[in-house]
Amino acid sequence: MQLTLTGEYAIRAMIYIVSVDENAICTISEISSFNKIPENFLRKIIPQLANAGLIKSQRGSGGGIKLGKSSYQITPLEIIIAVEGEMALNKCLIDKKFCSNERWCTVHTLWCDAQKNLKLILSSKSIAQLAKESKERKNMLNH
Amino acid sequence: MQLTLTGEYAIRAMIYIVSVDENAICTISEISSFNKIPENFLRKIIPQLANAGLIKSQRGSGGGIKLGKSSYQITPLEIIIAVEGEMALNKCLIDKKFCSNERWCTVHTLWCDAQKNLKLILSSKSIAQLAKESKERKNMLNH
DNA sequence: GTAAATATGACAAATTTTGTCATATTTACT
DNA sequence: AGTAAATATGACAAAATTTGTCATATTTAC
Repeated sequence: MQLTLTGEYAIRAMIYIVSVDENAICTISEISSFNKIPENFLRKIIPQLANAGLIKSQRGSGGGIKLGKSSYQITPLEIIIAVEGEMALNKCLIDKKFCSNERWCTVHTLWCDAQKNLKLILSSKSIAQLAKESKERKNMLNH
Repeated sequence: MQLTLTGEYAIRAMIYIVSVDENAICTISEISSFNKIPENFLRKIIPQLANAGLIKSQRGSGGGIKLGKSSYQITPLEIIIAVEGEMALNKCLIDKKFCSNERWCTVHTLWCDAQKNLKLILSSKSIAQLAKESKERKNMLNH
């Protein structure tokens, strides 16, 4: 019951893109070296973020990556779902065939509640907010 | 980000024990066959529940397993932690060395909130309540 | 002493996660 | 047209985790 490295990398990458400059184009090499993400691995993750519309990629010379929509409209939850697929704390939340009882397993509604809440929290802040808070924290430490 | 089969089996086993008879002794074979859990696998899980004090096991002829404390004092969260270890939605919640920034990674507090909430919900009902609700649902279906 | 139960540790299979690499494609520029 | 610079994609491989099996040990009642 844990975020994968894939998800972790995706979030780091997205926050990096926001932090550098909302509208700038950056390259995958740049993102991976700055954030210590294995480049070839990141190259598998980036297209998934693009498919979800979170970033836009541009091939060719001078190409690279930029945000696909406003950083105020992107949440950690979206990023996680984009690279890990729809969240399911318990298998039976995806497909009832995994449920042990006839209509629901005993803890089904509990998992439902838990998941709904988790999604709520993970979408309660935009990456714009998160990047801003992070920058403020760093400034505090330097003083 | 999902409950493992180990956790799923542990919860099923615990609820079975409660459902049958709060004070009865039952055997691992009985639990596994009734709940369709691979017996040898369940035999690895049971001692973990015993170590956590959720059940008490008795070796020897006539031995078996019974609850370690009142079913009203046992929550799904405890069961999960007993067999899967302390919950950590993100690695950096266990050890700061996994945190990407100096003091916190950007999403650290968000993960903290999310985890606190998840634990709250998964410990909001006792397995006594869950077993009771399950029984009621089954009765409804039979009428 | 024997039968019936759990405990434990070594092993193995299956699955998922993490990573690599070669090749293809697109684009700007000269 | 050709070249350099960028992403895209699919096949493969390594590593880690999960899931499962089995043989052996231990405990207990009778």
